Amino acid sequence: MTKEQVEQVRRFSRTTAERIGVLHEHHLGGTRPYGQARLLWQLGDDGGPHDVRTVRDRLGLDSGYLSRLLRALEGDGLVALAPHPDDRRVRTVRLTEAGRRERARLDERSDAHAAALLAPLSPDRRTELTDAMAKVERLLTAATVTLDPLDPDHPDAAYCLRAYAAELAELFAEGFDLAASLLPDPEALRAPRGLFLVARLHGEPVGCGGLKLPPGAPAEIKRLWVRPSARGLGLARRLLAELEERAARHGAGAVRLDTHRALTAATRLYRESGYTEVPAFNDEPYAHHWFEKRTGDMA
Amino acid sequence: MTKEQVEQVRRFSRTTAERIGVLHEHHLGGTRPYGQARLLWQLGDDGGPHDVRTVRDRLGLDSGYLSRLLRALEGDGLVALAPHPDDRRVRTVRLTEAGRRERARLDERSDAHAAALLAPLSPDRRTELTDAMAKVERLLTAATVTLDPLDPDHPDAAYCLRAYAAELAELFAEGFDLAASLLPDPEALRAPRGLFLVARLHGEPVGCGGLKLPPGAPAEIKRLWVRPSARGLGLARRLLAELEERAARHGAGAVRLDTHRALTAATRLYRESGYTEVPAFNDEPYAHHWFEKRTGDMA
DNA sequence: CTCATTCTCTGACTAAGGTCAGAGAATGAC
DNA sequence: GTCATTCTCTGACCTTAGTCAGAGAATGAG
Repeated sequence: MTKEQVEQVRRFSRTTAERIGVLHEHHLGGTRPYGQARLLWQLGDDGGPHDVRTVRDRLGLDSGYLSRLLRALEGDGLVALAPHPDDRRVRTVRLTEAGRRERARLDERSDAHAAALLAPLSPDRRTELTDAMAKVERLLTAATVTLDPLDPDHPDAAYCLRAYAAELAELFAEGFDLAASLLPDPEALRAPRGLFLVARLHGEPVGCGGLKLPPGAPAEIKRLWVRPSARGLGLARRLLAELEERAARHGAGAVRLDTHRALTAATRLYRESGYTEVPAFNDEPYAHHWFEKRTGDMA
Repeated sequence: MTKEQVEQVRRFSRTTAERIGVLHEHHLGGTRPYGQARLLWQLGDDGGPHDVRTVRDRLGLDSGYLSRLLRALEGDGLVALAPHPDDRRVRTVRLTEAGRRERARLDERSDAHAAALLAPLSPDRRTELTDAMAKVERLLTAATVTLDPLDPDHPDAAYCLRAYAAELAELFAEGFDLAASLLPDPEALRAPRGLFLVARLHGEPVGCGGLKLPPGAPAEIKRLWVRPSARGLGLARRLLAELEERAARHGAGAVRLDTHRALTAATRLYRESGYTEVPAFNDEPYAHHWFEKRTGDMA
């Protein structure tokens, strides 16, 4: 990363903080303090009542602080509190009619501010700006995704594996059965015999990739998957690169993988990433192509 | 402007506030409160001592508040205060050696945060992101520019006119003398006979454009200029459009202007904006092309 | 029934950012 | 020299955001 790039990010931060950050903290709040506005926002996301506990977790607030925020909103008649029907320790909260109106007002304010930002620009420039914003947003989101090695039994890992299997079952003409696929046991993707990476965005799993590390043999990538909603962020490439790097660090001289002919995007990714097609090195029933890349060839 | 564009701006605000706004307020501050950090930043921009009054204006702070901030920094040995040599009511402030070190520390922190933001991305994506950021920044800056009608004698207007003349003098092989140019007197660009628009960014003049409004005749655009540092923001187009609109509102059926052959970018702008070349309609000594646009043809 | 736990609420407290009304010193116009 | 003005500083005050240590009610395990 160059010094110019770091400088650009900082300049960008300054400019946008001035024009947008301020918007968020003060003007969105408008007449209402930011904490209250944020809460109002969170509560309005759907109609139904919310457990106070859940709201607290989601916004990461102190229980005393949330309690006071709720009381302020209740005092203004914007929310109604009621004990949870099944557990009377828990309280539930929902927006009143006035609360929904207030939320709509905040919404309009936000829209107006966004519109005022665009207003001085010509239609062409507006399109240019919103396109560039979309790009920045997409790439910032991509940069927010974390990759962590997890146990394959971890709920987030298990979620990915189930989603992976479900998607392949849909995609393959012959269906897909995780149990029939060549992966002797989950042990193979767990230290010390391998590892399993999970990509998460705001704590939500959005992708995964497994690595088998047989001693004295090429490493093998399995179960590489990215959730459809998170595609286009370069996540598959990042997972692949991270797995390759870990394989190399583990001393593997090459990385291998196999893939199904229906997965054209994946096949393209492997070729673009420097993999070359090799003869079948296993009996995977769902594979049509086998690839290999020497760890020395890595970018 | 479409609903989708407004939505995009708002989504963008949310994402960047999360990733960058927070960065700015809390992490940039680090151990130091935001107000102090901001002040430290401002003071470090150049070596010399600053008048407290100037700093206050530039940061838009209350005098009591700034006084306290300064005292806090002074207490930590980061700034030194001294009375102004010419006016002992005014105090000047400069960073001490320790202050410069502290500022460098904040700087590093900021750099590190920016770098951490880019780190998870591949080099290609990094370039994509910083390019998109540059574009957003440029367009947000453009959207921040205000256009105000000012008296031609207003300091900001006078600055623009001087800069305009100086630039043309440099550009034209034959030189340029504002007095020799066809513009009988400044009255012509002042209500009710005309008007003079000044474009300002953060209060600094960055461009201008004059309009003559002779009764019962086409309006005439004069002195259209954009400061070199502010070019590429679409400012000339905006000034032009605003002048045309004011001409139309004033009842002019057409807008005319003349230009020098050395000003190729301007000539291109006029053609692209729907102006057609017409025979000379005046004796402007510095003109080689004459243009006209009917107000009915405006976009 | 007992007891540890869970959930909410209250009171006490802190830090930061900020506003407002003067006080006091210096200055400039006359 | 007088007097209005300018500039800084001080004290009093306010709001927001947030933390922390319990108290008190309800719940679930034993």
